[in-house]
Amino acid sequence: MDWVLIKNLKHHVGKEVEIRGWLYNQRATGKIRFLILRDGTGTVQCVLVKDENTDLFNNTGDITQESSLILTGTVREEPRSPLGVEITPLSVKILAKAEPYPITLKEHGVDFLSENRHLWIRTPRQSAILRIRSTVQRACRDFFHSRDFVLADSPIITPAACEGTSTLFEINYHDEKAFLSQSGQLYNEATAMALGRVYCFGPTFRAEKSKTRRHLMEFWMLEAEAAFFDFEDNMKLQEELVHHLARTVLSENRDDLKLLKRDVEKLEAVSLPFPRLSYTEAVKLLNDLGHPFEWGNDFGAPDETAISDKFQSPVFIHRYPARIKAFYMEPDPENPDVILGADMLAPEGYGEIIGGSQRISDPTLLRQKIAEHHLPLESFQWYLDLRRFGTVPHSGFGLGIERTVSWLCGIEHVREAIPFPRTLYRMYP
RNA sequence: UCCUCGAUAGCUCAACGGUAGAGCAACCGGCUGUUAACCGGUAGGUUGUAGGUUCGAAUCCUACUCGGGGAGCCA
Repeated sequence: MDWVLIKNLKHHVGKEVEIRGWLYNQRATGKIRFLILRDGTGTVQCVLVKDENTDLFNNTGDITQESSLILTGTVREEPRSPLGVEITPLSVKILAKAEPYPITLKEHGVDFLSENRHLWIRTPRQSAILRIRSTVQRACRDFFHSRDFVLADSPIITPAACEGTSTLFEINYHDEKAFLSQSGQLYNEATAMALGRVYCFGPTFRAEKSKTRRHLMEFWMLEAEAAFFDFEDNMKLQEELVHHLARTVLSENRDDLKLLKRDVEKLEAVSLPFPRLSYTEAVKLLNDLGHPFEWGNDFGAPDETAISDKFQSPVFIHRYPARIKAFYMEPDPENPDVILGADMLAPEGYGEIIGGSQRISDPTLLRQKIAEHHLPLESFQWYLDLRRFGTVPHSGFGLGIERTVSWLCGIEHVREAIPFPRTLYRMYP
């Protein structure tokens, strides 16, 4: 007998199959018992009628929620089922009866669910989000491989801050100070000079005491860097990537989006090219919207939401004032007060999902910018070497995975977009 | 770091200065199509911690602990 995943049951109508999983819930009416099983790919209802199989009916009444079991049965078409099929069981083997399960099908609070994250992820909603995250991560890799980018991982333990100002997690590296990486970008620039087009994909760490629905202490970032890409090439690459992610999730995770009650029309409305607004135009837009904002300041979350609300697709804000952005960003030759960089804001108030720029390729200018930002020159010797040995124009960006997944799923908080979130005041479990 | 809200049964909440209660979960019973099933019953409490006010505190005050939302900063 074939072991079949629940998501594939509809291809086995009329056949006897084996399902391995856990009891999600059961309901009984005296002479009919409904066992709802889950196996990680979905849930299916198994219907036991007392008069048809009395022994099995009597032996399944005390199976508790989340008990593990192997069930065999016949797949039957059933229009009343959301899945389209139901199972008429032939046998049930209980592997382990679960103790009373803390997470019931009723409502729970955030604190309780977070404390039980290891069990919370078993619920259909959380499983759907994690499946979509998996699709997003795979689609990122597929996208870059189809465009001749090489995966080149950046280190997680680093000797100094990449960008200077952020608060980093400090670790003891054999009695030497070291830090958890807050960005793989500088290393990406090195591998891009070796391999041409590269990306890295891993966790990054920020020790800032941020406590909002958009922040995690540990989050995953996809960072790409390409030699000979200018600022425009860079934005085109970014919008095609994000468009590809939305399309892929729409085609591969329809059921999950439905389970999450995501308004898929909003994702279907995402189209190329994405709108582009200069920082100066964005400032004007905010003021026109009755949202006073002074040129030279950085946008806060409410500002970003006000801007992104005007568009159906993610929107680029480019040419920010140089002094509110990182030291390595290339000044605009037409106006050195602004840089050739852009942030991408997701629709519906999900905020910044990408930050990118063309990088300074001139060694003298880079040295000057490092000094202006009061960064220790000695830490950047290897980085300056990249400009000494055959420097070329190059550009890159970083995409925050949890914010992207949150947007695609339409969920409230990034903590649900990663299996085990690390938030300001919680790292258990 | 700052602002703000919260902590009562395993869970979600009520009681707002006068005998701590409900729904769900657990346990017992009933019900032939349930979708967080439903109906009846049983059991379940040092009201986050410490102190104070009061004849009397879950309730008012102070401090602390833990957590939620947000700002700043960022992805």
